[in-house]
Amino acid sequence: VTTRARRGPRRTEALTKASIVEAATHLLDADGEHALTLRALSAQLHTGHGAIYHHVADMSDVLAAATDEVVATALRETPTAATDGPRTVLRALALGLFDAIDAHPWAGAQVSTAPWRPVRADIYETVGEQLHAFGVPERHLSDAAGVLVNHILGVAGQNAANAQAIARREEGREAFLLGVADQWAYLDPARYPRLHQAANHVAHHDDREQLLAGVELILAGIDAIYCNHTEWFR
Amino acid sequence: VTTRARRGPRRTEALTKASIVEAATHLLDADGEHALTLRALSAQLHTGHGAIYHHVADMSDVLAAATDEVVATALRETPTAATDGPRTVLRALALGLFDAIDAHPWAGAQVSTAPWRPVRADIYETVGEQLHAFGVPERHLSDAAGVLVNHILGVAGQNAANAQAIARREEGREAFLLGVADQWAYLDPARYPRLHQAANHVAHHDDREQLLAGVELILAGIDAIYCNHTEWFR
DNA sequence: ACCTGAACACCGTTCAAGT
DNA sequence: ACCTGAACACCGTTCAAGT
Repeated sequence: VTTRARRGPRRTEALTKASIVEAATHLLDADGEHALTLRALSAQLHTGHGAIYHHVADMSDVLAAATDEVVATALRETPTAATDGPRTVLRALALGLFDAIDAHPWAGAQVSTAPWRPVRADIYETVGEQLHAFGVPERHLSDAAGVLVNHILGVAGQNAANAQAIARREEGREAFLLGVADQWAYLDPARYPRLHQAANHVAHHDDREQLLAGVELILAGIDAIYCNHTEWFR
Repeated sequence: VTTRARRGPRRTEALTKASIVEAATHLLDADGEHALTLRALSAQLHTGHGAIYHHVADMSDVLAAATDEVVATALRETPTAATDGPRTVLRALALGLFDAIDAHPWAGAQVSTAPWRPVRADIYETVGEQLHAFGVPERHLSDAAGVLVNHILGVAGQNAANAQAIARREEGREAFLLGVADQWAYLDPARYPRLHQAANHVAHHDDREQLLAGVELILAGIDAIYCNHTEWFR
């Protein structure tokens, strides 16, 4: 049909899973999780609907693969110089994962929702290696690593979910931008005495500070019950 | 039309948000998150599609309200006798939330994905109250509570997601039922030396044990850096 | 082997019309 | 005020037909 419009040049490279995941990541970054549809994807790739099914199992496969790449890239790019101590590396790792999920908020919900994905093993291996260097005995490695990984992904996912919620809703935007402390201050003091009081002390809430404070807390706990090599005992 | 089939008696009670949420919970429990559709919901309630919109904003509102109720019920039913110490109450609270999400796996992903929901304030208030009793100064309450809540919801969500994945896929079911330790054992030892080694020590993985071990670890960390009232210093 | 696009079986949401 | 159900604009997935 002569009226058929083709935007941009005809795709020359063959369709691959990598190119599909790349296009999906662009859609997700630009307009969020709801923007990743088969039709938007095939339009962006200048191909038919069914062609994509030659390279991926289904749409959830595409989303999972895109998430894997975000996490794997963050792990790869985190500096893990042997000269740094495990505490320094773990802090860098936490910030690296946080920033990656901050940049790709859709990956936050995904990585929490699919704990059986192989990329989780990469996270655990990296964290486990550092905790081994930190002095955690092998029989406690999985418990210690689990707490640390859940904390990092939890704070990162929370930050990402809040960012997405702010971007989504027009009304109520002000309430969101108030910050956690101010929101707590508006809670009924009779029902939420603790949060109401805590709001006084949290002048401004920073998710990255919360992330690092939690890492310190967890390392202190690991040290106390699994290592016992604090300065008092040296 | 005379051929119109009505299963069961005609609904006598008026449609309310509570009855909608109750029906939604039944659908979700019976067949998972994908089973909650507007059509299934209106069929179960013997009403038309549009009627539901008189009582809820949209379908995500229904899912969120159902999740709120699961969490709120778990909080309400957790025994918080003043005679028990905060450590005991926090363990009970962790197990209560874990069991609630275990019974309603669809709520696991939901509660992690929507951190701005008011029911989160109830969790934080309850945990914060116990941590105050534990001796955490107010300026550190939000950091300490955040780590604990992320841990509980993280382990609970992980357990629920695995259970859902097992229920979903027919093939590969064996691999899932192997347990975490055995799965780790199959990983390439060259790429995952730490996980491979750790698998030897985790004969059988129990998510509830992991949950409680993490609570102990976190309380030890809180004690070490925020309270400093361990037995060595009394 | 790889791709096309019509067809199928869904889905949430809206709204004029009823009671 | 509350409810109905047809209509609308989507969606993922399949598959006979093409190259």
